[in-house]
Amino acid sequence: MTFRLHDSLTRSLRPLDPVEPGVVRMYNCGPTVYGEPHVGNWRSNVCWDVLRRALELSGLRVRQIMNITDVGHLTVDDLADAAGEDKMEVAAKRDRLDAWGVAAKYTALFHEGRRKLNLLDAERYPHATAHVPEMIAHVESLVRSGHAYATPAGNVYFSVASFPGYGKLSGNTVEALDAGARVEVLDEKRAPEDFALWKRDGKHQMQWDSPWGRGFPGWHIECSAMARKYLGDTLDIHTGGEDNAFPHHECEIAQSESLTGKPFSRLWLHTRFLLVDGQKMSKSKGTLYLLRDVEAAGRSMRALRYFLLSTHYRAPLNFTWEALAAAEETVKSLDATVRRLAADPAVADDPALADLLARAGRDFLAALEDDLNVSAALAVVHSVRSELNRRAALSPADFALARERIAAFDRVLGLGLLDAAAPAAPDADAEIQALVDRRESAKRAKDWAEADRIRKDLAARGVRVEDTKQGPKWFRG
RNA sequence: GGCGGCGUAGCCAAGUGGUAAGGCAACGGAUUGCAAAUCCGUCAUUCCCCGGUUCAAAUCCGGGCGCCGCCUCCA
Repeated sequence: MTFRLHDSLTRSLRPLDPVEPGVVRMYNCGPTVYGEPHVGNWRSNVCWDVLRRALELSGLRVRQIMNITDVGHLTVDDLADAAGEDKMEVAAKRDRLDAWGVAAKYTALFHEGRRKLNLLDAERYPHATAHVPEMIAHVESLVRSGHAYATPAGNVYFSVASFPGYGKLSGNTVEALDAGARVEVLDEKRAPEDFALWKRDGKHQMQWDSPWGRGFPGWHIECSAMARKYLGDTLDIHTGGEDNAFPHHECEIAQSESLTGKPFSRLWLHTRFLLVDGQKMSKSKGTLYLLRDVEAAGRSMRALRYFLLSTHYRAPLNFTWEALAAAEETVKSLDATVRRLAADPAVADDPALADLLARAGRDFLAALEDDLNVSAALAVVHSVRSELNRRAALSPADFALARERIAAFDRVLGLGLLDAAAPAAPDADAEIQALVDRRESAKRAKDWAEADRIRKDLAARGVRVEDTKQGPKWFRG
């Protein structure tokens, strides 16, 4: 079976048909590093991470590039006005960070969050500021071919009229935009819908020399230039949030296809926004949650990851603390199953189980290959969980098969199921083990009060003890 | 005003013409010194509302209501 994905451009389910067989070139529109990423940003990052992992499980090699937008959009004025707005910007001002320092700070925070949520490393994270020469070359070429024009003021605009396909992605054709009539009118532009490729602005902190004088690149051009540099003229998959479709991706298509004459990307994928309590996330309502808010609420990053990946990427996902708590319980129950998996040489092989595991592997992959139907894939995972729970112990061969199956699931889910669930070895912590042993003695003496007191003591140290037929097992968390 | 999407149990969420997956929570039973975990069972005659098409609709069509996104730098 081939991988099918919903393409925003054709608004239909399309088979993934890579330019180079077996290799998927995926470009993810990455973070703008002027603010700390919120759970909504992480939702789309997790979606694309799951996609990348699913493609790999499907046997494809993925060349994933994610840009870091660290140029533009921050003027001296913005920085000066930041007081009372965003705490991080206030901090930036206090620390006397300039635009470069702010970008460095939030880039680091982005990568830190990525590790917390167990997102795989992309092949590269190109920074826009490191690719200005490529952007200038791209713009120069567009000017030469008549797709762009420079104004006396030193700005360069893309001439939308020169690209008939404008609007094919978002539906915002020139006529539709005219009808909406909310386009900013600038006298120096030939047409109101023309967009900036290069801008001159004396107040901008980040500036570079160019054939049009000192200035900075327009927002859209970085993705066109960097995607082309690292992945070639035609991408297999280009992703972004639903808000990126217009103007960002629409403009990228115009710039890139005008230059190369080739389709910019074979598939366009967009994630729906995450809502909070059924409403748009809002800073003023206090619903713009960051990873540390989730941590402060006592929720694990694994639960957050499970929650964020459990809903289809093209459906709105409603964040509630109740739903996150449910995700936490679900992850715990998966851990419990892995923890109680046991091999017993006295148990005979169970051919039915082997069949079931093999079928589950196929069904899991088939669900993901069907436009990343994670919900259906998770249903398969839970059916395996339930089958394993029903069996007390497995033959060594079945035990190995079960672990293998779970490992394969986890290659996509990224929850660290096999690691997180492992009970601590008896000698992992002598002090804890001594307490566990003392509790056992108390239990044998039927001194339940003492046994419970020790359990409470252990709980205070973040250790849980479970009594099982194989004796007490303890673990953290 | 223009363009697009969504509305399934207490909560999260699959299913897009053939008679409602899965998870969480809840409830009853088993097991347990107590827990935890686990097992068995229960939990939507019905898919926002009203019409229509069809042998058959959560799924298609029309109309409402509600929510969400984009319309030049927000994932």
